[in-house]
Amino acid sequence: MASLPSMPWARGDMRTGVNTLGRELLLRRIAALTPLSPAEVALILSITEKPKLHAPGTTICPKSDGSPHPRLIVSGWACRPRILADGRRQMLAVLLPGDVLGDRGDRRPLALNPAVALTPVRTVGVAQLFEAASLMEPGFGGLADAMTELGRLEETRALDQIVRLGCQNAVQRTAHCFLEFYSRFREIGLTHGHSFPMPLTQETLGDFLGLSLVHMNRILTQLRRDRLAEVRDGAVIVHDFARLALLADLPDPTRVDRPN
Amino acid sequence: MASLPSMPWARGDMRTGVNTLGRELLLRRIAALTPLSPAEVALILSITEKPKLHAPGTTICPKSDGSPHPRLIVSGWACRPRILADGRRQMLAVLLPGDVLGDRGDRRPLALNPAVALTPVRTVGVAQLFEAASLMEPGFGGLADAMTELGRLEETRALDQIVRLGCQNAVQRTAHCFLEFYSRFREIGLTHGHSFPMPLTQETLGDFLGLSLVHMNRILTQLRRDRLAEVRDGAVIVHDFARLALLADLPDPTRVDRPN
DNA sequence: CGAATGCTTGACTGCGGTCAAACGATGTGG
DNA sequence: CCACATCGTTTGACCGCAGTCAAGCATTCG
Repeated sequence: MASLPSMPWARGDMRTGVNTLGRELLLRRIAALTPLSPAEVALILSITEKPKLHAPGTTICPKSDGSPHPRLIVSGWACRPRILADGRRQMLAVLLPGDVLGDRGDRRPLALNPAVALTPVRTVGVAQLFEAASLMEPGFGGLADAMTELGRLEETRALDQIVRLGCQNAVQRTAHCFLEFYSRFREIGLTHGHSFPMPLTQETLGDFLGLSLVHMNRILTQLRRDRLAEVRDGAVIVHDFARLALLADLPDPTRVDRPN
Repeated sequence: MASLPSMPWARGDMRTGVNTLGRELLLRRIAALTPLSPAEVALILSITEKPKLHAPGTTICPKSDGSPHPRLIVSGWACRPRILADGRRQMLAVLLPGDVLGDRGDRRPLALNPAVALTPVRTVGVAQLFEAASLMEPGFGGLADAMTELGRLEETRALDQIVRLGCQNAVQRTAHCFLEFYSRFREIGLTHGHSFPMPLTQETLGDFLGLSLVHMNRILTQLRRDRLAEVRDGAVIVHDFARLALLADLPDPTRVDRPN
């Protein structure tokens, strides 16, 4: 395995997904969802706001009431936590660069849920994009589609989370989670070979996957031992996509009957 | 414990939530969400379509593509299943009378998920309501609000399901599930005292709560032994709401910090 | 009557939680 | 520079919740 010097990206960019050019990240994300008109591209590139920095543990996107305008995560990781009475925590979702937070005017429960920074997080306001999209002006249809599609994607991931937690064991959950993260980072061009950033502690990852810290560690150890994937220097290296996917094996959403 | 003769409702109406007056059920449900104008009430009462009957196991609301117009469940239970490769099943949601299925024009992933009848289910089309709501005509604002609110409620329940599956044990899940069902039936006036319909087999209930048939049975036995709740004659009788709620204890969604 | 369905119980096993200790890396102050 | 604290990871020991296998029972239905 290559050590740090040969993987310079594992230090800066990779560790927290820092990308100072938030506009380009957003452009890549949206363009992957839907074709954009020149006017839309220009609008996205016109965002010059200096990103706001959120410290780990702070709430990015506050309450259900007069919550702030939608914001784009430019760098860093966030989550939507639920805290139980006994202090345990279960995350509904993990938010990565390119994800959009805040009410989109439709007051979806998931979007209204507080988002909390897990690492240092940088965000920029993208209210302009929503305004342009909501005006239904010609030439901005792709943008409108993309904005609503971003919300749908988060909902889709929440549904996957239900299945993961409901009927997958620890190894399957972890495998599926890693593959999900990989493809999400791939969409925004932040993978490097078979690697993607992983700044979360094992305890935090366990809070997402519904596993205790100790068991999370055992699973990661096992995945490494079996040469499926490993966490190293703030990044996950996937050694065997095929076997990992075989393990994860989330069901076809359209399937309705059991195999006799 | 009263036996059957003293609980006649447990036989017909109760068992599957049958209510031949779907309009009134819908009216009650929507009116509980938002105030309605006389015009809206009239529109709802003008639905005279004969309910369509869906046999258990059949798909009510087909695929992501040209799916049918939105339909209201008038009676019976349905679910949104995910089938795993090994034949196991995890439900994303359980759908009860008063719930609306089908795409509402916004292509939400949850609403696009197939819905399958668990008992005999009766539904009526409610496309007219959505048309009236989408026209933004004055006097129909409450209806529009209510229709979108129904979708939000389903999303909220999906989020609760994540927490249930992620970090509650079998007893807690069951307790919380029963309380959820009770309050949902209460909204549509289908509770009777401390009781609500429960036509599901223990295996099916287990598929919702991520529990095996055998363990589901043990939990129900335990709840009955502890005089918290019991399933009897196709209905759940809640003996002790307070203790059940104490057990269930889902977290405050707005809470973000752990206790100290 | 037998077959099918759903509920119940026992025995066993194993996944995953809890407690505890130790280790390495990093950081801080004396 | 070292002592010490902190944080995250790692490992062992133990145990309990929940899954699996299996059998038995009640009810309904053909």
